[in-house]
Amino acid sequence: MAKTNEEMGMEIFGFFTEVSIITQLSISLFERQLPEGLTVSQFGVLNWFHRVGDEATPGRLAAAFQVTPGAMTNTLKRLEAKGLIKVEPDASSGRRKRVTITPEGRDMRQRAIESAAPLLAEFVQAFSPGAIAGQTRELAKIREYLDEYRYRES
Amino acid sequence: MAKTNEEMGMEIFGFFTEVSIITQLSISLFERQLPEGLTVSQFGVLNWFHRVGDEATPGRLAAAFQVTPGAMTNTLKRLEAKGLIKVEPDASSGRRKRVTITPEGRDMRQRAIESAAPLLAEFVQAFSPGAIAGQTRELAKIREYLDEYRYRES
DNA sequence: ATAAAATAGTTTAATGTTAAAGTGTTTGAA
DNA sequence: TTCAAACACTTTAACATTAAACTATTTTAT
Repeated sequence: MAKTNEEMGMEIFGFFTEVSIITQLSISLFERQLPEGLTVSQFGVLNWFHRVGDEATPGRLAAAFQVTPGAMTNTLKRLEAKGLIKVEPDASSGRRKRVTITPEGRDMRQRAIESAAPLLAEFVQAFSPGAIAGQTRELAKIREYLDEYRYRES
Repeated sequence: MAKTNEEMGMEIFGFFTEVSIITQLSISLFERQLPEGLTVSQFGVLNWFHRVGDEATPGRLAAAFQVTPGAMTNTLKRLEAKGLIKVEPDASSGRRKRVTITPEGRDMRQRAIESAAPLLAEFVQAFSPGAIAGQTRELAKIREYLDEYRYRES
């Protein structure tokens, strides 16, 4: 029973539909657990400092999270307003800025991790970390494909 | 080598990060192919009429796409402004509305499918439909879990 | 040395979304 | 029968995001 192009298209569309609903639901669930109106984007930046290093530029962060520079400007402003990061001119270059996390930012990241822990604990009980890791690898291939496609456009 | 809770948490976070980046990239790629500034949400509604039936209510569509009624009101307004659907009062109930697709809407859906075909064709060449179908089933489980979790909240 | 191009970041206008408040209609319990 | 609750939808305010225009700096080519 060969599938028509249209049937295949609809299957692919179904895949992306699942992906986007999961995005929506997970962001909403996760943010409900986070303290003080922290958003996922904001948490992501704080967490980046934990995973990667003590210092960044807005551009590096924007690239890391695949968002536009404008979106990162917005996220950084809100984090700075909450005193969770510091944004300063870069001494070595007038067009760059230097972004660092504050002690309050580290605390907040820690509290965020702790707040989300019960949610994650329930999740890993329902879905084994191994299975999720496997899924993540498959998804990463698709993400890489889409990312390349993006730059291969007219 | 046992994983700490934090390590597991970061793996899960990585999964959702992939999911949300794929959402972002796929929406952006797909919309670039669609004619006349049609958005994915708008296409989704037109496609619903093709897949499911000739008539809907705003509430049914909102439930089908897991968006708030307000979001659906917005999408339907834009579709109506483009003449792709018709929204009328429901004769049988003063609080419901009756949404139907117009011939122009059907045409647009067809053109959208055709416009996206090359993108999909390349995609199925890179990732087999069978593999994608398998992924979709796994993702559907996760989506269902998150969806239930949502209603199980304080 | 200078001017053009590239780079880093910000701002603005638009969009799609949510939560919450608001409007009008129908249902159902007293 | 009536009136409170539930329901269907819309509106509003807020927010994260994008694309595109903009400002300012640095690099590069001539």
